[in-house]
Amino acid sequence: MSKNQKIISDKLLKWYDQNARLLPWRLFGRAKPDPYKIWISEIMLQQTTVQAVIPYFKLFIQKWPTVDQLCKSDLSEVLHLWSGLGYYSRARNLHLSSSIINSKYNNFLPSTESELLKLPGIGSYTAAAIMAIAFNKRAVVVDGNIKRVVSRLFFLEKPIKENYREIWDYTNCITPNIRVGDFVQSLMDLGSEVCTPSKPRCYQCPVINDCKAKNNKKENFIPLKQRKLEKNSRNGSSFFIRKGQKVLIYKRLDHGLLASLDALPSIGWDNQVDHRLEFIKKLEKKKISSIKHEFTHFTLKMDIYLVEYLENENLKLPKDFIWADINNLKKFSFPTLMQKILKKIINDQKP
DNA sequence: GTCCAGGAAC
DNA sequence: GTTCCTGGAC
Repeated sequence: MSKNQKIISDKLLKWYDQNARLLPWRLFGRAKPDPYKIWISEIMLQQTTVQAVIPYFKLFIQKWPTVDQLCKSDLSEVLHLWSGLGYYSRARNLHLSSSIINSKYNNFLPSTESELLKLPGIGSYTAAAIMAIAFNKRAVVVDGNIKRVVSRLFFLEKPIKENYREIWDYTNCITPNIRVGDFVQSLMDLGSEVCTPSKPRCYQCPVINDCKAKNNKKENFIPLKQRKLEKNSRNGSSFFIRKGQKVLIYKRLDHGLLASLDALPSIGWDNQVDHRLEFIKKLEKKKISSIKHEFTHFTLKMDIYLVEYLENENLKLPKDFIWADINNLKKFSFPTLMQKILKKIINDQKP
């Protein structure tokens, strides 16, 4: 690390001491961070914003304060808490990892990158982040915020996705040997609060004089935008099958989209073959509404059908289908797509 | 309404 | 390279 690079990390650390965000997984003062909390937070923060994570994190820690308690939970409980947060394989991997940490590591999160990488759900970013933040061991952490900050600092004129190696090298150069956890979080907080994607607040930036993009008056154009790949759209059908105050719901397959989550019977949109849903074709149905929902790789238009179920139809329910009390749907694990559909139906039924 | 940001697994 | 979700900015 050259003298100039040390000056950058010193400025960032000084700024962090005054401006660190107060986040529930952070401890201040002399207390050492709790590796368990850092792990849970980093998994939740994958592809998910801080604001969305905070309430989920608080509930999670309240319910399972330690690895030991988490590994005794059922996956269904973890999915229920995760409901609405998205990317549900994270919950599955977290639950799986807790058992491994319990049996193989005596409930202590491993503290080397190579051991962390063996845990399901932990990739190169998360392993480095845990090393730095939980254990204050030197690691090069490159998350979404840091990619942007570093691209601007060093005026890297390439789209982020095509430039991982160069960004990693520059991040490595400015990463100090001491206070690594604070340094990493200073970059994250700077990216979140000051060096924002649009309208960066350069006047608040502690390293404005070191920023080559700013010096070139290009801070609003770095990192370069890459052309967006076009999203296709899909059409599906969801069925609100009602029997008095009950509605028919089921648990989705344990793989693929929205795996193991609860749902209204829905067909024609997820490229899955689920023979349990074949009975739907025979039902007499009426289209009552539709909604739109965005996934990463497609836009979904979901038509909503109402089926008034007659007792004498005597439907034999497939596995993992149940009649749920319409007034007590909270206990199920619905993804946001289903919450949106249910809300729409319930609102439409009000006069 | 549409776009965009945010990592891991396969 | 493709599949996994959501909330907030625009």
